[in-house]
Amino acid sequence: MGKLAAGALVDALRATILDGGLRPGTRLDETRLGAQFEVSRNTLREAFRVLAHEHLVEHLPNRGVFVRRPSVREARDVYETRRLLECGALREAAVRRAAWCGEPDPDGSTRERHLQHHWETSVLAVVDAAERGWRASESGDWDEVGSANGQFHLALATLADNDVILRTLRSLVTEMRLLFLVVAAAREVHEPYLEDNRRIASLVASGELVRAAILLEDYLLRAERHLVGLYATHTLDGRAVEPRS
Amino acid sequence: MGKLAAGALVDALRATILDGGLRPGTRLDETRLGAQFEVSRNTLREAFRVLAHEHLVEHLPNRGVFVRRPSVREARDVYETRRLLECGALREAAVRRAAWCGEPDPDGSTRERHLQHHWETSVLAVVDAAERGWRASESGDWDEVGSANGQFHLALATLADNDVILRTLRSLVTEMRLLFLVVAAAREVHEPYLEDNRRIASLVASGELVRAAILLEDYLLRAERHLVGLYATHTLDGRAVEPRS
DNA sequence: CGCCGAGGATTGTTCAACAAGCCGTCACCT
DNA sequence: AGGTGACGGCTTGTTGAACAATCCTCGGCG
Repeated sequence: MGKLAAGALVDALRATILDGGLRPGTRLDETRLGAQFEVSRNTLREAFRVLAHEHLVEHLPNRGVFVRRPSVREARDVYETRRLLECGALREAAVRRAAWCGEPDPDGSTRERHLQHHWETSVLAVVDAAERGWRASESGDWDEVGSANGQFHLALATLADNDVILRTLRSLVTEMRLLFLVVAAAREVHEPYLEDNRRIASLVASGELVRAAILLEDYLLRAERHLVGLYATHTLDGRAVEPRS
Repeated sequence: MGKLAAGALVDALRATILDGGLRPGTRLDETRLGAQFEVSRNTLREAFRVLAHEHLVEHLPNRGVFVRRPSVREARDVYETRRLLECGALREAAVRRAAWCGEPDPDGSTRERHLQHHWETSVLAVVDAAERGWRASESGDWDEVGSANGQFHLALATLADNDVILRTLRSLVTEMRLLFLVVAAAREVHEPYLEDNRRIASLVASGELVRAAILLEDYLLRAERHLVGLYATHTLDGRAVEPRS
């Protein structure tokens, strides 16, 4: 193990869960997982606390921690929240950009340079994520498509230069991967939106942030309905249908 | 101690921090705090993990955990995020309410009754929090005003009936209390907005959610500028000025 | 058929120990 | 004097064992 076992353990467990190695509903046995990851029960418990706070895992007192199985309700709530944050981020980015793009940059202060640089790298990240997702879909790598899609939305949020929005959205995006896991149809979930991602990216690249925001809002509304529909197929009244472990 | 020491410990530590018992910048010594709260070093570390995830505390590897000292940047980011979430929540509540208020409620399904009940209790909570803050200000209890203000904004978010928005906002509201702590001028921070709270509450009570959202947006923009200004008074270039412990 | 209790298994928490990393100190060298 | 580097103490990071408390299962009993 690299140093700092606890932190690394959190990453390892999160990755295992999101890769399907620990399916929703599974109980995370302290002694068994401790042996598997070669850490003590105590450090394992520390990791559980943060995963629980990330809502990847649910802690039932005296019963253990379980991989969470989000309800349709939660799917809806996550999409609605993303819509507020992502579209809001784009609009905030728009007004902020207008504010310092209007000024003729008199002496090019270091702050100005910093903003300029941040903007350029962010736009690049947006375009890059959209392209990566597109290419991955052509080679049929739907895991990579999912990952690129997450990066894409985080890159959009980065435009607003707001760390709180970013970290909140990061948490929501990883929670989304849990949602996709219970629906288990990566292709169907991502394919319809690859086109939208590219259009949004090109709007962002040409500085038309408000139009990007409008398109994104519609996009997220469609995606929400889509996923909720899939949930109806694979689940029963909000509770995922899966055999007990 | 009541059962489940770890969970209770988190609450106790959070309360201690927000009451000023552990000032921003303080290092949380594991053995000392362990003795003080009569818990082992291990459970203390579990509590640290969740406080760190709540951004009340900062964990520097091999150096310890410290009560966080938010920067102006973070103050700005938190306000911006609140603006997106709270105003968005009001607007979502508006469309959702319009959707099922338009329907003449044919058979009064149990779902309808549930929504109706949720709406009424939420509105009550909004009005109540606004009134409680107002009364507390008359008796000069500025701690209570701060608490009531937090409740008020959480109650607003409750209107949208979205758990994700609610829990996100809850986290932001407690982080705000950290911000107020470093500025340490509860009266100046809260007094100008008591009036706004009441007006927003009455708009909500009469169902004019969109107008409430507009007023709230302006409110939060003013509050943001206000707090950022206070920060300039008490701090230097984004870093709080305080003697090392 | 359902209630109930014993027993086993798992979690919750503590303690003592040790490795590893940070920090202040102080002697030493230029 | 001032920089520098090794030393040693203190704190964190992690472990393993131990024990109490709680839950679940399973079998017996009414």
